Amino acid sequence: MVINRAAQLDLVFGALSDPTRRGMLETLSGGAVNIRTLAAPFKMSQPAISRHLRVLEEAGLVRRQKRGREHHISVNSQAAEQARDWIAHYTRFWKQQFDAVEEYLNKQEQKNHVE
Amino acid sequence: MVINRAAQLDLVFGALSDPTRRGMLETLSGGAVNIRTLAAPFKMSQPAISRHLRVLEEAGLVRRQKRGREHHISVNSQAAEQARDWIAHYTRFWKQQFDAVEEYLNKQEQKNHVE
DNA sequence: TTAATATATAACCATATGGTTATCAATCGT
DNA sequence: ACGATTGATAACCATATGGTTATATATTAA
Repeated sequence: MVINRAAQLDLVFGALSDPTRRGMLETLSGGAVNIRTLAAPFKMSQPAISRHLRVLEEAGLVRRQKRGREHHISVNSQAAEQARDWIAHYTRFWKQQFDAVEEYLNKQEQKNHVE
Repeated sequence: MVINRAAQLDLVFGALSDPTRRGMLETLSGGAVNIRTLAAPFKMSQPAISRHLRVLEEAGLVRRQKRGREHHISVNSQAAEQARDWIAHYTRFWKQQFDAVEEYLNKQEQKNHVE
């Protein structure tokens, strides 16, 4: 492993920020497929698909096995779990903060009504 | 609400793909702060900070209250939860697929040893 | 062996992103 | 009233991103 944890998160979140790539991952929920199957739902050139796939691969979200002339793509859940865990970790604190601010704002609201 | 769920996820994941912005969100775990406090850990110009903040805001990850000349920034946990839930939903399936592929590969490995 | 298929790469283009410096606007403290 | 402080905006630059078409490579099928 060359790149650090933060850089890995950059790649994973970056990969997830595109709807085509999220669509591909959704397709992969059903199991490993070849690339032309992955490409089917999108009206976009084959090279474009190829590059989206590379982004997913570089983020560690999928892996590829060449099987003859076809490439079988499968999902690597670990990279996604890392991203999920980053969010989940902070969500605990954020939710507290969020609720505190909500409460504060509600109080302000009430004050305004009284004034 | 104008933009759809997918576009919202684009923005949220995109916002999370930058280490400066993730750093800001980490700071916000401790509670609402003004912008210069958020900026402090980063050696980067004030306009750069201002724009990172706008990205977080447009993704719905933070909200802003002007309090005199200072802007108080607080986290909005809901946007992040949506992203976490998207990952979590698919992670269930991905993990299954991942484990299935692992098992398959291990079997192949054994076969190769026997041959 | 030759044509078709599956996929990658190269070259290009337009737009987005992330940074800078310079400047503006609003508010606060004296 | 005025200078300092907080923050946004404008203009600019370099690089990244997401798409295209054309072409190359490897494998399979006829």
